[in-house]
Amino acid sequence: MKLSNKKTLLKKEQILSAAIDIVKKRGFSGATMEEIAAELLMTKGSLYYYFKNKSDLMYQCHNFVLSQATEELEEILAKGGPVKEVLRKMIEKHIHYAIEEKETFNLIMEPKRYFNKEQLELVLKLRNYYEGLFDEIIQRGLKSGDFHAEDPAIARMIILGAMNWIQQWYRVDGRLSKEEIVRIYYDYIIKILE
Amino acid sequence: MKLSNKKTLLKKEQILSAAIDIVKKRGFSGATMEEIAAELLMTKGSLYYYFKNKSDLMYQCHNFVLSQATEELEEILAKGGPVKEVLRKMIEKHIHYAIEEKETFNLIMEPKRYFNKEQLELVLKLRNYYEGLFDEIIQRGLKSGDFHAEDPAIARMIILGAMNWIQQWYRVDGRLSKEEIVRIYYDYIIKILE
Amino acid sequence: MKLSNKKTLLKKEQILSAAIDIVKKRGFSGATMEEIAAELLMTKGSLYYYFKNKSDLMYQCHNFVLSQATEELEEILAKGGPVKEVLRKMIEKHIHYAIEEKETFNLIMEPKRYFNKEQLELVLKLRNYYEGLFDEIIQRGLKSGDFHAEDPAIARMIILGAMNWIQQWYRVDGRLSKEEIVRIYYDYIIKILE
Amino acid sequence: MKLSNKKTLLKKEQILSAAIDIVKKRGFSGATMEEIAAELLMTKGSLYYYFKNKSDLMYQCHNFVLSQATEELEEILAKGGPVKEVLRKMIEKHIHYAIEEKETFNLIMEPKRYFNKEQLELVLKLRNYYEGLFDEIIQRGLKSGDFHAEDPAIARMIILGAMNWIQQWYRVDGRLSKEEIVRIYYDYIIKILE
DNA sequence: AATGAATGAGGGTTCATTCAT
DNA sequence: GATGAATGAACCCTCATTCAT
Repeated sequence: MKLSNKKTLLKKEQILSAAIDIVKKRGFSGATMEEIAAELLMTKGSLYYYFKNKSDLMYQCHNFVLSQATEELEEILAKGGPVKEVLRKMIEKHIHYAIEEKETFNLIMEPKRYFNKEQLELVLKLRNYYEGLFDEIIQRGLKSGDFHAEDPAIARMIILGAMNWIQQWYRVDGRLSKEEIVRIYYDYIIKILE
Repeated sequence: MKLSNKKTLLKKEQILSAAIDIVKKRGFSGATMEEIAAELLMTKGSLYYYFKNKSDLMYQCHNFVLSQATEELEEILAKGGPVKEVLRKMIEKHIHYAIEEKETFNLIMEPKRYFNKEQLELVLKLRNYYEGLFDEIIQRGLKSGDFHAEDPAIARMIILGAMNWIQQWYRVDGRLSKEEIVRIYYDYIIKILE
Repeated sequence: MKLSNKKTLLKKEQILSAAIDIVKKRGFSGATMEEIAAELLMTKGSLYYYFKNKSDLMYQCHNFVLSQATEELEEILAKGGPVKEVLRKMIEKHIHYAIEEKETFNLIMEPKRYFNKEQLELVLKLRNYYEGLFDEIIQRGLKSGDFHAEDPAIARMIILGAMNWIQQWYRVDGRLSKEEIVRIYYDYIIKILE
Repeated sequence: MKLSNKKTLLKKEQILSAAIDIVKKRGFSGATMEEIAAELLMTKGSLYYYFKNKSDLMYQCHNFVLSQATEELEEILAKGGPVKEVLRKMIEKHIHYAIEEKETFNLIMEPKRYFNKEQLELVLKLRNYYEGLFDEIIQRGLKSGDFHAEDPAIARMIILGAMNWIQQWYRVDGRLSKEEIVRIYYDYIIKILE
């Protein structure tokens, strides 16, 4: 199997995309190879040509989503600007994902029970990197004097946890619009960091 | 089965306790009736004498832990004292559950994936009540002038989200002990509420 | 266990009655010891004091119903009268059972898969006896010259089969009333026997 | 699974055939997926590649046999010939099915006990159609003057009921051979219709 | 006489995985 | 590259049956 083959890589991505759709709906253990294959008009067996096993496929799904989110945050950070404004954009982006991509974003919250040791290691590395982007902006703020934090790593976790929790209670027809939520969250987060 | 029978109730609790142990380790869908029974030196079938089905048992696990946590928070609230001190105790308790009871207490997991309609309704009711206890202490603080909050409901959600997220990253052998985490979280939460 | 004990016999009959009710609803294999016991506000285990096992209980159910029907036919036969009139009454009675006691009567039609060899033997004997009551009236008719039949045993089976089949299509609000059905069936049966 | 695939269809028929054999012996609820698979030197799980579940398989067994019988009756009717001769062939065929296919063909059993709503609807439709074929030949006889019947619909039911009942008492080693039974039944049925 | 409790053998069903073609 | 087909382990659940109390 030439994995370097362009066609193969394309197909892998298609499978990933379909798998992510299914995982969004059913969760990791709820997703079946059967349903994923069906979405692609393929058969179960074919998936095993591209992925070693379900665990491998699930792992790469997780990777894919996390990487995508990572890239978007990197862009925001790269663009630069006033620290608080950059943070605001990152918050907006993260909350957007948490609300609009709800289930996809849940990927990030799924337990690591499904991955083996090496996969787990890589997953943690990626997670750390993603979370590190928030550390990055916090550090900028600390240097610029905009922020103050006793334990910046914990501050970052508090912020992430708070934002991820939104998907538990957010309703499209709720009291607050997405924009208002972002604004209020931003205000509270600033309180944490000042 | 006589539900009034003390022996029966005791056994039910023993089963619940064993089930909770397994769920902690394996999660709701990873836990098997077989393993739970084995833990008690019973056979699978016997469990069905006490619980209607797996879903029922799982629900009662979640319920049990959540109810217990609820009671403990109620006690803390009932005892009264300086608002911030009461809040600190509540934070301590919640973080304890999030870390030690992990999956069973897991408020992040989407209950609709594991529970049926009636169970779901009860779980959500209980969750709401539990979360309301945090509203209660926040209100006390607002009245006493200890706290200030633009949108107290959102503040409460930020606080809960932040704490629930701990179970995603906490490691027994991590940099920080549980006590230190509690202290740092308390400090940040006070910043949010002041 | 003194089976001769009057109390015991009474209890046995109560159990039988409840069991028949359940079998009516669920069929032989669908009936469970649990449900039968519940109907009597007893527990499963207690049933085994009165009946060796489920097969035994089912067998006695079958016996009970069949015996009851047998008695009623015997009465009609004993009363005597013009052959055709007696036959008409028997037909009326049998059809009444088939329609009104539908499920109970179905007991008689249930397969013998559930019974062991000795039970089977006795069941067949009882069945033969019941069916023999129709042979009896046919014989009377043959002797009196009212009837003629090449193979009376087969004639009797045709008649019984035809009547038992009614419960497959009879509807309370159907085209024909019970009385009309009895009349038409009687006419056709006479055609068979003349 | 490609339903158009001939091999698949063939296999489905093989499974059906084996299932029919088992159902003949054990009845619908007595038949197990295990035993059916074993008969084919397959494993339980494989059956689910071809049939959705046991209920589906059982339904198709009944359907298959009933459809086959229907086709054969249709052929006989299509071929035409003297009314009484056609009826004789139909009786022969029906009795053959009632005896040889026993449980699978079983028209006495209440389909609602084994089939779900949609299956039930289809079964009843097919049964009605099958029974209608007997109406057809009766009508021909009425037109040709061979038969006379006060209520032809009831006559048909009497005839069918009589024949279906045979499977309750027929024994391979009984007094009468299948051929003799057919002849005697034919004679009696003619008496009903003349 | 009765029961609470436990058992264990099965049955239906699902699904990741394999493999010849 | 892909698939049809089969597998087998695992899981949930039911239920007749047993037995100490």
